[in-house]
Amino acid sequence: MEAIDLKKAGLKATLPRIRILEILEDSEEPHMSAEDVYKTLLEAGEEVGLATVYRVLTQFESAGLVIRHNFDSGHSVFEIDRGEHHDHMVCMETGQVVEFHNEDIERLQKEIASKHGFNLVDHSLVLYVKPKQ
Amino acid sequence: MEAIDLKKAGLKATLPRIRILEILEDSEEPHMSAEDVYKTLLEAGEEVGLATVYRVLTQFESAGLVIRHNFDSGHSVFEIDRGEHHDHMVCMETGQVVEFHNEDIERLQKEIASKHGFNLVDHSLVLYVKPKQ
DNA sequence: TTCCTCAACGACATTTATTCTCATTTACAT
DNA sequence: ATGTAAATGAGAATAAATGTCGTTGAGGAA
Repeated sequence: MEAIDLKKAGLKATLPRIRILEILEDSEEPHMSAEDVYKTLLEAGEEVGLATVYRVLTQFESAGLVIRHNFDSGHSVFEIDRGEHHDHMVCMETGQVVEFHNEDIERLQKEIASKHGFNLVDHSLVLYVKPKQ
Repeated sequence: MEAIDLKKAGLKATLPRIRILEILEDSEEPHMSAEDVYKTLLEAGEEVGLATVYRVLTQFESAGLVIRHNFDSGHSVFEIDRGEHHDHMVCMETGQVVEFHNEDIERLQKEIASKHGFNLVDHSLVLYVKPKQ
């Protein structure tokens, strides 16, 4: 139930927030831009302002409900955080996005940060690929 | 000599291009935004338009002279391509940027792409870190 | 060297993504 | 039910980047 998630996250359960969370949860495409969410709201006949969509998505990010990705498309996309960390592989020909997880890479990253006197807080790894042959 | 590099890269050796290349080569900070380059030009008393800076940087990217990075600052930064590939570690407290290279990670990336039926063309890896303690 | 031509340029308008402002509305604790 | 602070909607404002267009200049031809 969405309301519970919002309360738990320390956010008032307002209508825009509930709807936006539903949209992100139900979306086929796991990565949605603010515009995508806004259009989906309009199509559903909801009266929500674009500024609110941006505000809510940023709040969701702060609350750890969604993850913001800055691929190199010039705008941010958001993805529900289901707790399973993964990285992304983007096909440069089809646009297809594949999610993957590799424990060795994760470990190496921590080691490298540590070797330089830092603790790893977060990371962003995107592979740009093309189909074989 | 800059003119030679530009000619080799198939670009006319115009004054704005020569100056911008010099600025990128001489910069303390290896990552400069278009605005940074523009300001540096102004300070040096050069009459170059901002649009030209953007155009030239994009051309340099196409010609393989510079690499464009989209960290999550909301704008692109550019770095001279000296041929030595490396990834980046950004300190979330000081903004310090450390470059690193790890052959194991490079190899694992290729393996992962291959496992999914792709060839790795490029990748972007940024570690977000904080000082230990 | 001088001339010609097309690519490159400068100025500025425009677009795109996002944030800000502020008057109004709403969630929800009392 | 009601008060209050937080959230919202509308639209203005900002920032990054690109487009337009008349002018300039690099560099090959004469």
